[in-house]
Amino acid sequence: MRDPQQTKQLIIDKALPIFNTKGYNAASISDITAATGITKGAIYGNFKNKDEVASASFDHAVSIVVGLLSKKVRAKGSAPEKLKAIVNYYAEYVNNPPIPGGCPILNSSIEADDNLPFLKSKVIRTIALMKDSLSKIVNRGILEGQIKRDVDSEELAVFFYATIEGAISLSRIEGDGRSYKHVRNMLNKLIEEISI
Amino acid sequence: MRDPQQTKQLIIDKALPIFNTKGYNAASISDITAATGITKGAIYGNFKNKDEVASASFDHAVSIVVGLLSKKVRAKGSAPEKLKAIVNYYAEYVNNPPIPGGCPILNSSIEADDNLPFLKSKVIRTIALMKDSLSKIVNRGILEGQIKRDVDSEELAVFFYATIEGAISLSRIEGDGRSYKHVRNMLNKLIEEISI
DNA sequence: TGAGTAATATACCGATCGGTATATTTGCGT
DNA sequence: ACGCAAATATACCGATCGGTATATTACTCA
Repeated sequence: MRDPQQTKQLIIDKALPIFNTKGYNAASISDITAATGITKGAIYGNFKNKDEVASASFDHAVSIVVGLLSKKVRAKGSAPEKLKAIVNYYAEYVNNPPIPGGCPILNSSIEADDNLPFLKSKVIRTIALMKDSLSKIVNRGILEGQIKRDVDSEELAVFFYATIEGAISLSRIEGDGRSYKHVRNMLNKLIEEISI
Repeated sequence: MRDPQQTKQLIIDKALPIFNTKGYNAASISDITAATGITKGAIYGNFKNKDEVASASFDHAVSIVVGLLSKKVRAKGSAPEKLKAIVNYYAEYVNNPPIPGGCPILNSSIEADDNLPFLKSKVIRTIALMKDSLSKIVNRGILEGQIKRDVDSEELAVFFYATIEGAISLSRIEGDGRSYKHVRNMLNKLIEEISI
């Protein structure tokens, strides 16, 4: 296995769950060598430093989350159904997260906030992307007559995203899905209310 | 200043913002000695280990947050007004948090989740307390005829808390209060809807 | 098939970590 | 005023951190 591209991907794949569970600071290069079976030399031969590994891991995390999410969204036809699909998608984050450790965007957001500028900028861009996607779904729903015209799409998008992220963090620390279920019920009711 | 109780409090006071901004792992004992002007000997003379310092700091954080919050809540007479006071209280977390670094409950929740069991249990208890307080406000509002009878108080409490925490994290990473304002608008509308 | 190079492994660096053993200081009780 | 004990300061410990210099391995191409 001497293909550097393959090595790089192996490092990213194995590093991602480590970063996402332990956090950037607590995750060490040694953790990654242990998980990959690859030595420090190989890591620093393929990445400039720890930041670059974390950066690439975060990018990979986003691609996984967005990929799964957009698949669920595309499978639905109307805006209300798409919104419900998003709410349901995140329900799996509690017991069966696509990446061990919970939502990488939320986790990185908290840790990067005051300390990791290189990650912070990435998180901000990602959140903007998520909000924008939500906003577009709502806007299209309005245009297509599925969602009431007086709904503020940006406001609703932010509200949705904030609520879901908050619910994930609650359910994760509590160790069961009850909190998320409550929130899901409420969001589904909200979706019904704004639907035509 | 040879009073150990005073020393202990000094350590807690100075350690709290450090833990809350840098996180448990990144915050070092040296950070605390630097902030307090006190040596390692004094710290380990008053606390068993780093965990104990973090634990005491978290307790202090909770007492600060709960103290300020309950003051705002008690100042209002009706349940809807109390709920709005809570939403408004957290608006200050963005630009002017009572403890530097944002909401200590959310921060600790994310970091403790997979790695810090001693903190995790404390976070869980604190969240339960917050949800219970919210739930009680709603229940009393129902009994006193201020809130509609068909409202599920627990569901609403969880929803409120999740949404607010999510909104804080969004606004903090984004560095401005717009997201929180959007969420506040939505929550205020929700409060109006469930009010009689 | 052997030389050259790219990729990986090994060995090491200074710095810092949490924690402790010991020295020093401070204040209280007599 | 002095001695004793509690509180704080100092000096040090092994472990581990991120990172690097160098050795070794594996593959390519002549």
